[in-house]
Amino acid sequence: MTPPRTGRHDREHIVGVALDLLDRFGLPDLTMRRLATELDVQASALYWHFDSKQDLLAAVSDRILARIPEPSAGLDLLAAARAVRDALLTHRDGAEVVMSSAALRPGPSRAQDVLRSALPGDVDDADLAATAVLQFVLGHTTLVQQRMHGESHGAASTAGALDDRATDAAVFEAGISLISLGADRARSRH
Amino acid sequence: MTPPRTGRHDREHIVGVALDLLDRFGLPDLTMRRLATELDVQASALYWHFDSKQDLLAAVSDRILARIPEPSAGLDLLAAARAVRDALLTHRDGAEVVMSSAALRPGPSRAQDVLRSALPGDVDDADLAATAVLQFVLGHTTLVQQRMHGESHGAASTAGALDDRATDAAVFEAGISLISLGADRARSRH
DNA sequence: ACCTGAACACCGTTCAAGT
DNA sequence: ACCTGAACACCGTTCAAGT
Repeated sequence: MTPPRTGRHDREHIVGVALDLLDRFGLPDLTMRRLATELDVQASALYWHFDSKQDLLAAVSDRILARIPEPSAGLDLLAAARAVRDALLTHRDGAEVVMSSAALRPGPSRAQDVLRSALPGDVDDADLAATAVLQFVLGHTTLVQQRMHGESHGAASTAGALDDRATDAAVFEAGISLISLGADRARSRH
Repeated sequence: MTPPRTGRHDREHIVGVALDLLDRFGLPDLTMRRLATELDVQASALYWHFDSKQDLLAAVSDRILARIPEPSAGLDLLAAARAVRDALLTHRDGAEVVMSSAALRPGPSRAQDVLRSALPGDVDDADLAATAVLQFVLGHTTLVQQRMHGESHGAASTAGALDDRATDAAVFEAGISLISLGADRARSRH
C-alpha cells in the first residue's frame, strides 16, 4: 500500500523534520541549508522535492492545520476558534507560518471549515463572519507567539510572563465572545 | 530651531527613504544594503543610526502608525478601525511591518488609542476589546496585502481582482460590525 | 560625530553532472 | 528517480580605521 520508497526522503518525511526544526529553533532559523544538514543531504537536494522554500512552507502550514479536528455538530464558535488557535500554538511560530502561506491557499482551508460550521447555515453573511474570525485568530496568535520569541532571548521582565498569558487568553475570549454576541443579535433580527 | 545637521543623514531622513523603498519594492526587498545604496552610503553606516534592522523597522512602523488621526470624540468603532486599516494600507506591506514590530512595542500604541477611544469608557472590558479589534485589523490587512503581493508578480487571474477587493471590504465591515453589535449588547446588559 | 572598507558567517536557488 | 558539487547573487552585522 505504501508508495515505492526508492529515495532516502519523501515530502512527508521532510515536512516532519522541518516541523521539528521549527519547534526547536523557530522560523528565522528554519533555512533550507539547515534542513538539508538535518537530513544529511545537500541543500540543492531539497529542490527535487519542493519547488521553493515557499512550497515547503506551504506544506508545513498544511500539516499544522491538519491537527484541527473535524467540524463536529453542535460546536459553538468559541470552541471552533479555540481549536484553530490551539493548532497554531502547537508549533513554534505556527501562526506566522500559516499566515505566510495563507495568501497562496485561497480556497477554504480546514480552519475556515470548522469556523464556518459553528455559524448558522442560513445566514449568507456567515462566510464573511467565518473569514473575519479566522483573520482575528491568525492576527492574535501571531502577536502572542512573537512576544514569546521576544521573551525567550531575554528582553523584558520574566515577572509579567504569567500575567501576559492570562491577558492573551482574556483578549481571545473577549474577541470571540463579542463576535458571537454580534452574530446572535444579527440573527435575531431575522 | 532645526537640530544640528552635521552628518549627511539622520534617523528621520533614513526612515523616509526606507518607506519609499518599501512602497516601490516591498518588504522582502527592503534590505540594509539596498537602503544604504539608495542613500549613497555603505551598509555599515546605517549601524551608526540604528542598532539593528529590527530597530530600523520599528521606526518605520511608528511612522506608518503616525498617519492615524488623533482620537476625536464621537468616533464610532467602525470609523476608528477604518482609520487604522487605512494607515496600514497606505504603504506596501504596511501591516506586516507593523506586526513584526508590535511585539517589541508593548505599550498602548497610537492604533490602540483610537480604537479604545471608540469604545465605552465605563466598561473595563473595553481594553480587551480594543486589543482584539487591533489584532483583527492587523490579521485582516496582512492577509489582504499578502494577496496583493501574490497577484502583482502574476500568479492568478486578474479577472477576480476587483471581486477580491470588494470581498475584503465586506469581510472587514462584517468583522467590525459584529464586534460592535456584541459590544452594544454586552453593554445593554449593564 | 559620522562614515569607509573589509571581513565573517550566513542565505535561496540553479544546474551540470553523477548514480 | 534522486542526489552531489560548485557556483551565483545576495544577506545582516561587526569593527578597525579614517575624516
